[in-house]
Amino acid sequence: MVEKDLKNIFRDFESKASLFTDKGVLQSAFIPENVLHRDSELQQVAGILGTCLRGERPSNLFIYGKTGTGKTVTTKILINQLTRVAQKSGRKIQLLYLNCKLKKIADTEYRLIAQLGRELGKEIPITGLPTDEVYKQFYASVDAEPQTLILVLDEIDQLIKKTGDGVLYNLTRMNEELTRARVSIVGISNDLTFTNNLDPRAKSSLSEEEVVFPPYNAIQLQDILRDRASLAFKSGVLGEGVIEKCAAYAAREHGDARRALELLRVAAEIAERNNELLVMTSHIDLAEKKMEDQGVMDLVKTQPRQFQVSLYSILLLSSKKKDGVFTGEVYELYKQLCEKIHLPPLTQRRVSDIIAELDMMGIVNAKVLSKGRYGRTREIHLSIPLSTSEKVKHALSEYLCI
DNA sequence: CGAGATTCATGTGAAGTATACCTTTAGGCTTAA
DNA sequence: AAGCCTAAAGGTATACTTCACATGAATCTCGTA
Repeated sequence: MVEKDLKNIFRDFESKASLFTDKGVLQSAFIPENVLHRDSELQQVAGILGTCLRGERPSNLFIYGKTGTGKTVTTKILINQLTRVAQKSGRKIQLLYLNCKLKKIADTEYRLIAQLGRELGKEIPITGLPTDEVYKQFYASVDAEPQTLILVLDEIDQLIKKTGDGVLYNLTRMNEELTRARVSIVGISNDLTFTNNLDPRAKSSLSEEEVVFPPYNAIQLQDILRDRASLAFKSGVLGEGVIEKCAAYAAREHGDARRALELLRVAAEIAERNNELLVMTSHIDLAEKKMEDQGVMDLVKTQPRQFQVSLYSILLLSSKKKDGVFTGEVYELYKQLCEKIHLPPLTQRRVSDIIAELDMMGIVNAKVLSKGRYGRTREIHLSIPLSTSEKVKHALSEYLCI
């Protein structure tokens, strides 16, 4: 019986008709031929970056826009186009794209430069080298041949917030060191106010040009979804109102197209798994739920144990207390938990920083609050839905063996 | 009653420490002439 | 003598600790009406 089941376990996959023709079209790595509803932004960016075809260094560019407003896609499409045109004229243009938010990859000055160097094919160790040495190596590989390098730094505000603006200053000065190659920097941020507290020199050279990407509205999202869906799905598998509902959900959250596409994909995957031939609006509800949980869960899972224990104590406390928990309480519980699972506890100083980082990640919302005679503390609220936090709590308690 | 001093619980900055990793260098061993 | 390998020395980044000082409104204190 068991053996028979095993034999057939994959048979269903084979025989089951897939709803997709090309799932990749809905994944975030996919770069389409063109972007919809971004004509004016496309023109602006093209005008700025296009100057490298005349052999000039393109101005540094600063792009503002929330996640999923097409910043990355637009730049990537343009770069692809540029490289194609440039090849004909014999110039070399190279694009480096890096998301500065990625933990352990690009969240410090050293790691950012090291990662950039690695993308250019250098072997750079994770630690041990002086930072200027890493810079030197990076410069050397950029300057190895005449080329224009376009450096796209996504979510650059996160990096600067953490490590200061020295990186920007160094990067913007890079051109003075280079003889053959040229570099221009494209900074992407979703915080409009971010450049305000920047070193004036770095600020002026970074934002030589600025382009703002506004969020998509629901109608535009529908167009995008339809466009992609026609490539991704077999015809007729999308039920009535599915596109509209996806768009509406995403529009509610600052018009995030990436999210809308993912929502559609996950919904279809759910339908497929249930052996249904039609994607229905009900699947979207399920998908939204799943994505919400999954996103937070993935984030939490990749954190160090100390973060997880800190978060777990916050979750425990805030399920008992509705109106915010304080650092002191969290730390007390945290210490107990550490003892229970034989983990050497960190100091309160460090836990305080960890709470600040959880805040940055958007899992909690912690604001400093002075309670007069009763001191000063952070008031911590969860910024994830209750159902999700319950699931995270459950998963953590199992994972940490508490 | 109100202005200024006090107080509490923790935020926050700076400096120090442990760890993991890097390059350089000196010493020892092998090898070929 | 030249070449190669190894281990120690000296250096760095990162995560964390230790130390010390900063914060800021509720509460207290004391002078005044």
